[in-house]
Amino acid sequence: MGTNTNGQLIKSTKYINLPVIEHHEILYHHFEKYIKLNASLKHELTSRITFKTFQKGELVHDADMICTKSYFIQKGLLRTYFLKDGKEVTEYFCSEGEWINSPRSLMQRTKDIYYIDALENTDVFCLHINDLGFLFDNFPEMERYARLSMSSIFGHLMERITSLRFTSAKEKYEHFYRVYHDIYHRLPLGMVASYLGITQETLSRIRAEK
Amino acid sequence: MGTNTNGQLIKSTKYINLPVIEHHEILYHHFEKYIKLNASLKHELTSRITFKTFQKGELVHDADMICTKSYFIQKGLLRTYFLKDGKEVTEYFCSEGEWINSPRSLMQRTKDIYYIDALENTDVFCLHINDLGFLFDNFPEMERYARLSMSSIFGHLMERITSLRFTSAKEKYEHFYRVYHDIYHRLPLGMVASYLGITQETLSRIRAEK
DNA sequence: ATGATTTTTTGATCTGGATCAAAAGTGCTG
DNA sequence: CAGCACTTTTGATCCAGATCAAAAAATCAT
Repeated sequence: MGTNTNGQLIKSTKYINLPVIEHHEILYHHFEKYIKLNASLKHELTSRITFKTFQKGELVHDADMICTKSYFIQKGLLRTYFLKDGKEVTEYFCSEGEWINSPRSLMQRTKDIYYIDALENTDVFCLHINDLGFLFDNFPEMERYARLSMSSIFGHLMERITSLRFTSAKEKYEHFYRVYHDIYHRLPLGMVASYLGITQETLSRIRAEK
Repeated sequence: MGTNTNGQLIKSTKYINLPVIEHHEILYHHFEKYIKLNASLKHELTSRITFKTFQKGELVHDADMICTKSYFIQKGLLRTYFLKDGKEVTEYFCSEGEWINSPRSLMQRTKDIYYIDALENTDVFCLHINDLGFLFDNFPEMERYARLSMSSIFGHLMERITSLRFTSAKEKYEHFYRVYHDIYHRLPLGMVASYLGITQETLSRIRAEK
């Protein structure tokens, strides 16, 4: 995305139906679930955010690198996974309107075990850790945003822990199907199985008896 | 703790060797792992915090109530649990230098499923949700503190999720023993078992083969 | 399309840990 | 210090789900 020498918007095929002003709305809307965005913060946010598109199958973040960017999904589906005995284990899925990154790697500026890849062609907003730091340092409401959005994720993690400890494979599947109903049909079975901590054979059999 | 009819502090044996000024140090120290505490924040914090002692076995928070306080443990051991099929399932343990509360109940001012009880006689600092709100509203560094301390807990939750999905009962036990080495010997076996999502019979057998 | 990969399903077997039951410790309380 | 309640251990059995193997179906590249 960019402007030509006359300052006019260049219409690339990707964005032809999404002029910039509307483009950012999904991001603003996300923040406004937690805080008010004043003009100044909006401006800093907008000017520091870049766009990127990943092709299906493309690696978004490599565990061999320190993660320096957080990605907000505008459209598409990304996944965090790690390797165990040479096999991919899905940690979580992220779709429209959610941030994804390798949390510890991003915040501590160290390497971590997580890879991120694209399960679909995906358009994201990128925010570099340095810019994120700038926003935290200069906009206290960004700190609040982070606190509030994190606590809502907390609830999900605690539910997941309970689910892993005390439910049968079938209940795990049913819970997943209910909670992630909108993205379920976009996910390969094997990835769902490893997310749930069961084998894909078991998941296939559970699904068959319906 | 309380005052007599002359308004003087009654010295209970509990606090005789811990003058108030030193008393707060553990709390300050905790905050200073994440932020700098200026005099003003220190003052507001100190003046809003109250003390409380729970006897072993006492209920600290009842799931039938909305949780209005967050407890910082100065000495002792508390536990969060919930009921499943009439039996207590341990969610987590908290010891010296940690905050405990019923997160969703506290933040959303709704009821939640979690109880908190005392596994030992425990001294805590209490902070009421209204005071916490005041601190968040008036000290941006408190928002930062919350963001940073939460992200460190995040890491633990993610590790726990991985551990629940892919490790044998024996590995779960060994991991727990390693990570919670300092409190392990203070915990009844049955509670550890339910924390790990295994039966106490299995945990007992694992422990026996050492 | 068409052959090659990858993903999913189906089948047969095996096992870690649950469940049920009871004995042995441990520790309060009067 | 005896009696009662709670916790931990030990034993026997059972089953949900893992593992191993291979066929069937879906997806992809040429």
